[in-house]
Amino acid sequence: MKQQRNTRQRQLVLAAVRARCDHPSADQIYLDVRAIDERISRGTVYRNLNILVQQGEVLQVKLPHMDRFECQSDKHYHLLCQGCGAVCDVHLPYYAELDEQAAKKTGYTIERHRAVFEGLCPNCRNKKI
Amino acid sequence: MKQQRNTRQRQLVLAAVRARCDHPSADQIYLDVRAIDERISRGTVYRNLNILVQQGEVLQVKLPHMDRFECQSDKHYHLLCQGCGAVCDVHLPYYAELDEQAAKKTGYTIERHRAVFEGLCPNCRNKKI
DNA sequence: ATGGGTGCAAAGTGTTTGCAAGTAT
DNA sequence: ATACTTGCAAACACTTTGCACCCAT
Repeated sequence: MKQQRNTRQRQLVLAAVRARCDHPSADQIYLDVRAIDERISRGTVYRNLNILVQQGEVLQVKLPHMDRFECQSDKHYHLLCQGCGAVCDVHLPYYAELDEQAAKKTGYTIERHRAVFEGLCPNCRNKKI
Repeated sequence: MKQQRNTRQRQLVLAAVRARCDHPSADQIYLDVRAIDERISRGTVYRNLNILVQQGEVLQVKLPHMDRFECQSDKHYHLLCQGCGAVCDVHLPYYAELDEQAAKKTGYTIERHRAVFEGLCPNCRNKKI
């Protein structure tokens, strides 16, 4: 990986990801940073998010419609509310055995798995009934 | 759901999904169908894929960059080769307990979870070493 | 000083949609 | 006859990129 600088813009992007507890989209982060520095551009935010993901500072969660971001931590699962689109972490242990089993079944080298639970949050459940 | 017709185009799309054992993208399906009917349009293929997913005939697999499709079957997991982008099914049992545990932890109503394993297929592993 | 980074706007990529004409029921 | 579908092209949503200037090291 090539030598990288620590620009004010990159710091702002990382701070914005850390300041949020939900799982913001790239554009939400852009808007947050934009509230602090009104001259930063979308391109810069997207570029820096990609760099931070590559560096392992930020985790990218692939979801329908668009990706979301959060600060890097242990492997864990995500939960998507199909009513309102909210995303939250699921604090279950990471089932490393699944990786071994999948490796045995398929012959692939498995690095990890990602799981997304789908359901309804209490709020949306009540609305639907 | 409104009354739906069984057009030639819809049949072609469904047949194209069934004819493939890998997990084609919408555009791959478009190209396959296009090889048979050179007048079908992208919009029609995308529209029909969405309808077939809604009907439960076809399963949509959400992956980085773009979605992939396969014919509907039991809940199962997917494996993505990070080298060549190939996708395949993982024939492990579906861990329904995970859904219960996640429901207990979060208070959400959980319908299901989707898991994607990430790794390297034998071919790509050999190339990398 | 040097080469990575920025802002901007244009271009990409994958998907959806408005519309007039066509067709399954 | 009705109203769902089609082909087409334009529009969309999200992201990447070319370029000239800028600035962290």
